[in-house]
Amino acid sequence: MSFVSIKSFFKPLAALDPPQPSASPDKVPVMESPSLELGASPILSGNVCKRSKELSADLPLLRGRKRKVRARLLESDSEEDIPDNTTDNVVDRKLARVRPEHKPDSKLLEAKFDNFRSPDTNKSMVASPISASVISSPKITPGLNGTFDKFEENSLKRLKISGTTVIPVTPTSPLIERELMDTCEQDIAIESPVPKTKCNPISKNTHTPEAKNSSPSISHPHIVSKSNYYPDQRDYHPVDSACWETKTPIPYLALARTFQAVESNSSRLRIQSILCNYLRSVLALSSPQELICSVYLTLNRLGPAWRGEELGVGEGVLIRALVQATGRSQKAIKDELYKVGDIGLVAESSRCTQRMMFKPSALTVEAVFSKLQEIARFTGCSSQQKKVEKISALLVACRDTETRYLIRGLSGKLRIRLQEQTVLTSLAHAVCLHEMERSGKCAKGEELKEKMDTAVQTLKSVYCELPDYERVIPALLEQGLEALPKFCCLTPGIPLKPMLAQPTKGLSEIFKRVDQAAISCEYKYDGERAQIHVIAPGKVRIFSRNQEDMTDKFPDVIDRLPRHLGNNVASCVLDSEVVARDTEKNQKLPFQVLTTRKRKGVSLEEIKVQVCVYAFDLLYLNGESLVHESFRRRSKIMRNSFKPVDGEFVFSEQKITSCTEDIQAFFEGSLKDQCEGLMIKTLDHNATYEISKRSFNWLKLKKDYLDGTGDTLDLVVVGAYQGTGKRTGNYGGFLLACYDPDSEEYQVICKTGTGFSDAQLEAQYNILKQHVIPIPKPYYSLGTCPAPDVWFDSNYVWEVKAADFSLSPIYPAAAGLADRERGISLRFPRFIRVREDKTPEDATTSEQIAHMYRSQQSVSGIITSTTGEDYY
DNA sequence: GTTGCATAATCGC
DNA sequence: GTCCGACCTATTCGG
DNA sequence: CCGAATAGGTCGGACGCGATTATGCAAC
Repeated sequence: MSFVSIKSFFKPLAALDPPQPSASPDKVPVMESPSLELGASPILSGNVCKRSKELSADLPLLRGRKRKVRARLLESDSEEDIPDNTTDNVVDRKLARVRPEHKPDSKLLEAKFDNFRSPDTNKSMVASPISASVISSPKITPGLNGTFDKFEENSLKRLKISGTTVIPVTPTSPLIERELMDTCEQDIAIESPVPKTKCNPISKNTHTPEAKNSSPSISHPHIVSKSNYYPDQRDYHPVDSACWETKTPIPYLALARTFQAVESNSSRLRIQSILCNYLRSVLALSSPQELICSVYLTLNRLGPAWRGEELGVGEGVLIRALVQATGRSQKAIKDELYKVGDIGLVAESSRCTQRMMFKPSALTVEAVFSKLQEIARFTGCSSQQKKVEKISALLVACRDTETRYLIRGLSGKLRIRLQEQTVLTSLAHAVCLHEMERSGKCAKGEELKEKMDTAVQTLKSVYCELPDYERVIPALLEQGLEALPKFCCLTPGIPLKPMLAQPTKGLSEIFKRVDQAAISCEYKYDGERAQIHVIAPGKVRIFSRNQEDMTDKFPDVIDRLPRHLGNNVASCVLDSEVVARDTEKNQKLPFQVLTTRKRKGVSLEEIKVQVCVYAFDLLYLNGESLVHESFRRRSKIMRNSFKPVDGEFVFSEQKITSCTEDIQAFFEGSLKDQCEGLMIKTLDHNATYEISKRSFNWLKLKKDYLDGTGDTLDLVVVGAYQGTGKRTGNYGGFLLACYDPDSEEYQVICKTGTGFSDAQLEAQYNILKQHVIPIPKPYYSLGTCPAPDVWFDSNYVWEVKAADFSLSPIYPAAAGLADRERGISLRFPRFIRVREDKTPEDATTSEQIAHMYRSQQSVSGIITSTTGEDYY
């Protein structure tokens, strides 16, 4: 067993980096050797790396079975005897029981699995410049890996047998993936009856080459078009294909493998089907609780938002945990993070060297989820250290991809293109198929598609009204899909998903979109969304746009709410906007004032910032859900059921018209009244509050959306931040400055990270990297903004658009001009274009910015104090 | 042991 | 919050 | 009439400012 230093370990990784013409070779940071404990496992043996190279060179020439055997031969010298293990036997038995005649050659299976780990330098992985499979040497930590290898073996045996071909169900490497794409039509194939009508749309792809090639022994007379693709009941067996047994805990590795398969696919339909297959196995083999855990882990959540559980874990904590678990230096980890742009991948590439007294047992889905909740529960003194310890222990227990997804989850983003909509679809599909399997009534073809589509619709609409998996999933399992809406529906006290609005560029676009339908225009207030639930008289809760419980933030609103309820209102759910308000001057205050309100432990007396509620929709009244009613009706009922009080609780300003001039005037009126613009809603057509049908059903019109209007600034690029995730290798954000001719300084005003296309981003990287300077120029005024990763000489001017100006505690731009201390920054800054015609000295000046800020305030005559303490 | 400050994490837009 | 890009679906266009 | 091109919608993931809150740390 040879020991290698981290240095030699990383060399091959550097070689694997996607070619970046811009990056100079010396950019690759040299990793310092960590103080590896004597006796700790070697990270990765040198010969594995070498073999990897050989493999990648050879593999493109080899195909199919031949390649697998070759790979197996190449790997063979590292084979070790796998100790007997019951799980292993179980899987063997399962395979034998299921299809004895097709029991695959075990050597071939292993070869297959070896291929799982084969690096592929020819095809860049979607989100991981460093192929994780290179890093995961099979036998790395002999002291720890016993049971884990069993998981791997089990995963390996999740093989699908179609005729004579053996295909891993879960593609985990690009190689396998590519091969799968060659054969995936077998996945896509669904046996269906001969189309009844000739114009049946599903007959479209009948003549794909794959269909022709498919073996006649596999009876797929009919290939359904990709758009009708659903997991094939025949190809995936929820029980037999799963890598765990019924009534045994789901190994976290099974979920991690699913994530990996999802990550390496780009097609939404395939992603859906991969997750669906996993969920089908969970449905068939495991408990409802494990299904809930799986869903939460997939969505990377701890529970429903209104419970307010937070991980309280960020990059800092994660890095410390990595240091502790791996023995690498903080600097080495940060350097790698800078280069790789994903802390999950960094963790995966860092082997844990921490020694454990006992072998950590295999991670299960439930265990991982409950550990996350434990981490969230640590509070108070030295809680961070406890979190670090806990994460570190988890890290030690992780194997290969488990590390990646666990750490990504802890960092807040799983980044596998899998979010609520996709999960709901997969869950609906899985339950639908599960129900059909249980009842023995297997629909096919069109009928199947229809059933699946209704299932998705049902689940999505139920979930939008009751976004709580802990209620929906048990009901789903007990009552079935069809009956679900009866048991899970809008319930006061539980926030529902809010209707959102799509930005529009002007009236012409609005008319085009609503297409003759009658519309209502309302002011768009600049405050905070508040979903007010009156559960029973005197029992009120308020939720935010993201279903967070904001009840404690608005005791004043709750206190006076009874006065606004109509006599016959016993319970209701109101949709509204809370806006800060100057009670003396009787006018609205900017959003920035609203945010200064305390969030927790607010008592009525100490409230400094008063608010007014602008109600605009009613979703529930006295036991009846109104979400299926038209907006016209909802709005009318609302306006009849509440008693507005000026400055405390009013209805949103509304105008029902389709006249361009009227709308124009109304829009301008909204701006004069310190609103952001207009909300446009259809009154009758598509006018229900059904988020599942379309969550962006309303339209919004703001000044800054309009081309050629809104505040535009020309700013100098003075620095940039390394991009993360899909921006890895480019700059992800830029630091911008305005010019102050008086002091001849460039004063930093904001960052910007949106508005450019991928191509522009790359182009700017290539241009700007030539202007990097080691330290900022002395005439850059920086305030306390976060230091960029690179500084630039002041050469380029960009046009940037913003919605608003704000007084900034960290940016120095125009400091002293609008506020004695604070500078000015931009709200919602976005890149518009490069101003090649402008020199840095032509950039927008501090005085101009101060003027813009003042005119924004003076629209309403708001006078800002210069103390920075009070706003009014 | 308190207190004040800096930093990180969340969440509003 | 803004914005972009990939993917899907439905519709239109052109041979 | 059918396949190709196009348009529009959905979904996910980059990134913005600034507020509170919680925690860690150093000074008193």
